[in-house]
Amino acid sequence: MGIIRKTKSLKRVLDTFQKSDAAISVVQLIDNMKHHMNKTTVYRILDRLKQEGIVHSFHGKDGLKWYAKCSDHSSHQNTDTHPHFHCNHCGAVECLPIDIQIPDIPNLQISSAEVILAGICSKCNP
Amino acid sequence: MGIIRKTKSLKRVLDTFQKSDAAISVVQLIDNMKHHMNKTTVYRILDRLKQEGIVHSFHGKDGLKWYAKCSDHSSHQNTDTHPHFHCNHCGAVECLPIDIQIPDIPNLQISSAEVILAGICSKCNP
DNA sequence: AAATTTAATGCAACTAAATTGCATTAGCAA
DNA sequence: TTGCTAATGCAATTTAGTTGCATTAAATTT
Repeated sequence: MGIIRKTKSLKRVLDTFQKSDAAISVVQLIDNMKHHMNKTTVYRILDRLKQEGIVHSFHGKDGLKWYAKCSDHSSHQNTDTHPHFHCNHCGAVECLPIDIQIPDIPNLQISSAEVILAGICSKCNP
Repeated sequence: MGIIRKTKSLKRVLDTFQKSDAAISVVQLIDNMKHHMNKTTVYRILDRLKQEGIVHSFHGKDGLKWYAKCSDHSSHQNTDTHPHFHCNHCGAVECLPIDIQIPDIPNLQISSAEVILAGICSKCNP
């Protein structure tokens, strides 16, 4: 399993993630790629990239699915609990390289966390 | 504006929230109510209950919309940042009465946070 | 308690995200 | 260059959520 063939489509999507640290929504990516590949292909490429630990996914504050590349050091950023920040002004979403401290809750075994923060990013906040 | 009429449908939905602290997904609620009202009505009643500060909404780890009643003391639980816990075993979702500490990030103005935790709840974890 | 007003509902049609089945295409190894 | 099959394109489908409009039923007034 995993990525077996380096197709043009795959390279094109991969390029998007390698050129920028920013997260991108599936909807946006499909639109960006619409002249080059089918939306089904985008979905399937994202699945493969995720399986390979190259990107991770999360749900934005609107419930839509977003993807971002995993940071270089941890190739399994899908399992850790770094938060995602959504700028309410420009719409950009970025991974924050910090760890949110989840307090121990009695009687609960917490194994994962998804944290979506929203506000104004540095570019929009002079 | 707000809730003006106490209709049978509204009372029925309200009952669901008053009988239990558990959160419920819209999809589940529509199914529970399917013999009593239309799905459009469920959506609209949830909107009204939210406007009134009786319930709050959030997106579950699957991206679906969930609702839960606001705790009695704070009638604006929609604005605070309590986390929601999703049991991977039984599927139940509950509000956690704690505050997650979001660290200050340089250059970011954070105005809201949505925290979804997942793991095993007390009932499923003997 | 009948008449009136309009919030609330039901229903069908619609939008948009995501998935599936299947025929076709194109990596890549032999 | 050939053969295998992963990957793709495309159309159809599923599902969450929304919208417009005619009808119904709370609540208010007479």
